[in-house]
Amino acid sequence: MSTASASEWAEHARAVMDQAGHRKGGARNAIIDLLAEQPCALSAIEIEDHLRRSDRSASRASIYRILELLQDRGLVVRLDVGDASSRYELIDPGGEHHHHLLCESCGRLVPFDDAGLERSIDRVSRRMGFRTHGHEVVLRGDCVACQH
Amino acid sequence: MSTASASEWAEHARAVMDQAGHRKGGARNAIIDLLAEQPCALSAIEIEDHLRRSDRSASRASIYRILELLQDRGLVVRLDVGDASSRYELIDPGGEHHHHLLCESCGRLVPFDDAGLERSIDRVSRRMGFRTHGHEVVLRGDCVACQH
DNA sequence: GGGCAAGCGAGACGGTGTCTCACTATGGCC
DNA sequence: GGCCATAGTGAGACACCGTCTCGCTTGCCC
Repeated sequence: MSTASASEWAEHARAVMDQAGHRKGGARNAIIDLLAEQPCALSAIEIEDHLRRSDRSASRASIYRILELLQDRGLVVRLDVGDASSRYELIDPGGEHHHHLLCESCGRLVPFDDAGLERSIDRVSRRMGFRTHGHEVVLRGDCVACQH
Repeated sequence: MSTASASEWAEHARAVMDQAGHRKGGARNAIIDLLAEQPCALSAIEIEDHLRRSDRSASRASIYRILELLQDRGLVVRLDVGDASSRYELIDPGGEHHHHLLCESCGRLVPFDDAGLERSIDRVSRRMGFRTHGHEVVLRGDCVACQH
């Protein structure tokens, strides 16, 4: 996720919210900017901490409320990786999309994408007769850096 | 998951725990029997409720402790589907393994499996240089029954 | 049967996420 | 520019899931 496409996302997100009839909001702007510059998913608590340390903090209620709004508009996905809290990550407006390896050694979340995997998911989804709106793949194991 | 293979799993689970040097335990037996007869994943709280309504209840501490033990022995998987609490499900001793659709209309968890999907996951895992111990796929959408 | 450690229960505790309610700020209207 | 309705926000209480501790019970080996 390059810085260029990230700030692009922030603009896109603000435009979508505007078109949906939402007023401007300081907390929302701060959260959008924060998410835009992240390389990977953040938890709500991490967002709270980051903002508190910056010049524009936001209350916990606002954070969850805003994240839900962004999710409803398809600007953000919520990931449940199993470490107690769920994590939030921006969605590329171009429709690109990735999954994660949760490294059991260092605890990091490593993003990856694969067209073949996406095709397999579409195929099984059709075969089973589901109408799917989204999906999540989480691998558990060791990332490249943690293998010796 | 047929009743036959389910009680087979219960026997298998008890044998594994026995071989690992664990003593018999009332709470553990009750949880194994309960899991054995479930069609799909249960949350820890649901297990607590089920047992309380039966003749053999178990404390919350025991439930989590036992589920962790079963997970360590590869008898159970923990799924994080995003509805706050995580869910636990037995693992087929034959090594078969399935994934889930979380129906956004009725809230049910619908199991499915697909060999092509498994192959795709192995392939991308190798391509990325990960050493994976497990994985999870969750689709979100409408199950067959909820489409009109 | 006796002793010891594994297994277990009860309840306190901590953290994440939800809810309420009052305050603030935005944008349309005059 | 000033006013007003209402969307947006903050503070804090609250509920819930999961963890931890500690003392009691039970299974197992001698």
